[in-house]
Amino acid sequence: MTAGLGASDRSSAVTAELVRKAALDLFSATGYDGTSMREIAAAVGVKAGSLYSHFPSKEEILWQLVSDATTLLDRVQDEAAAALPDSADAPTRLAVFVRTHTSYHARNCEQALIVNRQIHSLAENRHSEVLRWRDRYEMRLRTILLEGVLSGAFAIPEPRVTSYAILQMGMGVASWFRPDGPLSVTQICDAHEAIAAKMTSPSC
Amino acid sequence: MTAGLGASDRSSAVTAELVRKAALDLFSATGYDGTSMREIAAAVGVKAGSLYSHFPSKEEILWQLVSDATTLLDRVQDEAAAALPDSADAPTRLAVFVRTHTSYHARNCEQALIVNRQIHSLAENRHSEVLRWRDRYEMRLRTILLEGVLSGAFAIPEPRVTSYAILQMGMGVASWFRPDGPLSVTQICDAHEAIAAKMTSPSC
DNA sequence: GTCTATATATCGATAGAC
DNA sequence: GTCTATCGATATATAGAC
Repeated sequence: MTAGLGASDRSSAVTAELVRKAALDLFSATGYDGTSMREIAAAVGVKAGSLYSHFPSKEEILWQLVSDATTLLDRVQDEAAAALPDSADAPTRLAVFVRTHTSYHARNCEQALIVNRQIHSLAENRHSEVLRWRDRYEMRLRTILLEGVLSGAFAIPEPRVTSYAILQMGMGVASWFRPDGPLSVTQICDAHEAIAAKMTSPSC
Repeated sequence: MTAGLGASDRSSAVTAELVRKAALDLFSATGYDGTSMREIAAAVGVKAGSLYSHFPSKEEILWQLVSDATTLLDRVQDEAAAALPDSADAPTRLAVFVRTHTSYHARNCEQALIVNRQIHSLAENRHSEVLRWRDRYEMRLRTILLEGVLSGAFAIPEPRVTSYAILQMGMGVASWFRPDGPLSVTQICDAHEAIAAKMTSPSC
């Protein structure tokens, strides 16, 4: 165990992680194009040139952040879905999806804001890869909705529009949620679960 | 009446409007910081320096776009509300608000995207002015919701969260709507009106 | 009002000493 | 791996001729 490390002797992996964290804050607050390598370096406590010992380019930092974000969101949804019994009905699957979706966006605001607003700064192949990921993610939800319509558990005006509305509801949390605000993550998840249930209910 | 004007002899007002239109396209597609004055000028057919005959700074162009957007959205909501009888109940007021909100975001995608994503590039006083406008706009909707709760017409899990969900649903349209897509503006407004009614219905 | 030319600053990225 | 120094490109904005 090494103790008493100063800022001047960190391992490379630690510094790279500090760079990602600083870029996460800056990109989400002022945008990719609005953030300079010098600002990221200053937040970490090094000079701009030193960043290139850890990342080959500014875009690579953004890409790692976006890549981490989509991987994490996929993973938490996979785990939440895997915890359900195969016999779970559509309303239960919807409730779990919505809670997981909203919880992610409340607990990872910066990550989410970057994926939602900064991907146009990626190279075209990476940009379109994120768009394809987003389509696949939306299809997860739409599949649950269509399954519920077939079983008679849901009545939905327009499945695609309803799917987008539910996703937007959760994504929007990343724009206004404050950990020290009046609503806890659990309270927001409760509310979103209830709202999604009403949106899909056949009895109104 | 002047006829046959070429690109080289336009009135100042016309050129300024072309600059605003070009900036609207570019800022919404690649962001304020990701757009240069040279790109705006090239889209209009002039050199970068000429833009300063019409606008004192790049930020002033952004400000005029944001200012126009918030003014327009306030105006259409004012007009829609004024067309209702004083006796209109909460469900009717909600339906009209939602249709107007969603219709605006479908018909003015670029404007809406700029207000939602680029205001951090404004000077602090202008930035906070937009945030205050957004709070007032949200309060319009929340007032309708609370009115419906009091009259018994609505049953709402959490008024503030429901208000945000409805606003986000409409704002999200600016991100995915395509005029040549499968859904018309009217179809989306119909769906959103129905979804908002379900979200607030006391019978589920 | 638009042009060319330029002032001034900052950008991402690199080279070489330590 | 971090530093200083710098390259080359580009940014916003301005000055003066036409």
